[in-house]
Amino acid sequence: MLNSTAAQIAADITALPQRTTATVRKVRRQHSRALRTADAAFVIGLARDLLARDSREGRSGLRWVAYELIRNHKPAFASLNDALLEELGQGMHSWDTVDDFSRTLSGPAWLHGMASDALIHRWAASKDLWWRRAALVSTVGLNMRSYGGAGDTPRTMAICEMLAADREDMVQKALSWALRELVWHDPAAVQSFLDTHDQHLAARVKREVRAKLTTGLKNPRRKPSVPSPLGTDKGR
DNA sequence: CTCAGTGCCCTTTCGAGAAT
DNA sequence: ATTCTCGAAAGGGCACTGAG
Repeated sequence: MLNSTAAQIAADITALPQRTTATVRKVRRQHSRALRTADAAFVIGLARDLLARDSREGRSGLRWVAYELIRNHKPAFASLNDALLEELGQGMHSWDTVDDFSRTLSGPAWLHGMASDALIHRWAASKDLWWRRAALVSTVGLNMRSYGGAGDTPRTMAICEMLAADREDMVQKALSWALRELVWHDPAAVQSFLDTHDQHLAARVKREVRAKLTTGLKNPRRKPSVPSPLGTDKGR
């Protein structure tokens, strides 16, 4: 039963005339609807099946769909815990697989109390850069309004502190993201972090976070699109 | 030559409002 | 209550600059 559901989802996606975020998500929505009455264990099992297929066939689309199916099934999402989250994240190998996992599952799970602080801290200390990035992106879930995040300075800062001096580009970008998301709730704490870690932070992090603090944007436009009296902009 | 730092590009997502 | 719409802003990538 499980296998056939996973096979059906994979087939539906393969059959799409063109595979885009929108078209794949539409397929996912249809299956979420059909799974409304399924129990948590079934949906988790289905996700496992999809993840196995994904790594076997190298199709990251299925990984993403697996995560979204759990996120959009209340009992399945509520059944998440440390061990399950870590299992579901196995095999993350790129920025997008990490972001799918962290923004869809681990961040929201942390926010709602199904993931422990210890778990996220363990990820932040991992030798694997993708798990370190997952720890940072998970804090985005604590602070993003659309996820119900009300702002969590202590838990966000704890992870940022651990990775302030990380040299991996993918980790630095995520650190920048985590800090900028907290700016909405606690700009003073973010500014203080920049001051404290000025010597160790990557230039990119400093620049983007400083820009966010002062202009509200990560990459402020060179000129606030003033109608350009003399055609000076438009450079490459 | 190498590499940190920067500016800007392309695609997707956010977020608020309108429409159903 | 959803779903749709659309401008703004997010994501990472990459070419370019210049210091060493």
